[in-house]
Amino acid sequence: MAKQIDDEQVYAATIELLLAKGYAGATTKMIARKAHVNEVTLFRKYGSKAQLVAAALAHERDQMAVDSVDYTGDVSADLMHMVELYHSATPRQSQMMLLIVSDMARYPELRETIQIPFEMVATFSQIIMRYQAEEQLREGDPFLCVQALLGPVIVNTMLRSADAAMRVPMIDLQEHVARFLSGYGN
Amino acid sequence: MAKQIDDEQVYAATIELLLAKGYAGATTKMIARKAHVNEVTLFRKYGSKAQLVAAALAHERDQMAVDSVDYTGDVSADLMHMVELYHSATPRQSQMMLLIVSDMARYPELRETIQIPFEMVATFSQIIMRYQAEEQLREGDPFLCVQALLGPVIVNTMLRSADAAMRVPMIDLQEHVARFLSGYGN
DNA sequence: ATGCAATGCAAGTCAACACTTGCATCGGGC
DNA sequence: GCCCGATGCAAGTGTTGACTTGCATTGCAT
Repeated sequence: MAKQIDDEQVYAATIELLLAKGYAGATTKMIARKAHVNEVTLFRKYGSKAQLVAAALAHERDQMAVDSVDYTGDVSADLMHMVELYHSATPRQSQMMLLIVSDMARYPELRETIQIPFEMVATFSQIIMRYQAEEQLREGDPFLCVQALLGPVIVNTMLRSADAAMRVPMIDLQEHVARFLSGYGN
Repeated sequence: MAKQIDDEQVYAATIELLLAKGYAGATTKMIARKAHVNEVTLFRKYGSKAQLVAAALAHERDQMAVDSVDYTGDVSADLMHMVELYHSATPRQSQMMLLIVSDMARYPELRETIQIPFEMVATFSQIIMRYQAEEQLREGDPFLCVQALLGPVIVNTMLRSADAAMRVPMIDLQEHVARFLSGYGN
């Protein structure tokens, strides 16, 4: 084996297992095996399982180009950009928020990672607020507005990943944004 | 202690701990303590942790009066009935779906419990389809329609329960249904 | 009152997991 | 070529959790 293990590989294995098995179910042994690294090395480099997971999530967040969503003046396009970022970028990113909120919140040592989805919502809220100021979107709490935009997408991802046998249809993002605008646009 | 333990009490303790700690985090010892029952008794009566959890979830589903939602001819009222059933009935019920989808799906021995939310969605779909036939709602996959209706409510519950310090505002169900109808109604 | 079945209690088994230790090895920087 | 730090490997520790066993107790039915 080469000297200096590949952090990227470790993080990827960690995230993959987290999404599949949850925090408790993703054992350090499994992560080590999937990353082709010795389990002991994980502890030597990252200290503990919690720290490893925190590092992996932070890395994932940095990969996630949330700030690539910008105000362009075209409401429809910007909203589409948001749901697409959330939904189609990579299967990993689309499940992250759910994982963090439902699982990470239970483990105090990982509490801080919960800020990731909140930061994301906050970023989107900024843009929503600008459109509200321009009266392209109706008034109302921008936080709730983001929830109305992303909620159906999140639930769709959730149900689809929960049981492949159920054949849940994939959401049509174009139509979703259009209908969102019927209710929230001006 | 009395003879014949109280199943209701055991189920209540089980659900409560599941919602708070997840499947892995809710230990049989904790459940026993909270239900004021000996841990051994749980195994004697329910066989295993998985069977206990399955029984508790089944019981919870029966409590959840999903079939109380009926077609009345008033779209707005019926949709309101759905989101209210989901959101405000009891704090437990409002988190159940998330728990089942995000946690139960990971444990093969509990796979069947995942049908609970799907059954619920199916029930709602029936009513949606009827309104679509009457052209009170626009056409489109009723499954996706239910997701658009419940998604924002679910995400709101999720974020609010994730971190109380974040002060996520509570969703206004009346307004949500109204805006949903703007996008999906006729 | 008595017997039986459900429960409580104490102790223990077994496996898995996070994490540690000691030592061998490998590979790049000097 | 040599050294040192990062890695691999084997074994082990301590804890915890699901589940078991043996026995005492309790309470309802008869």
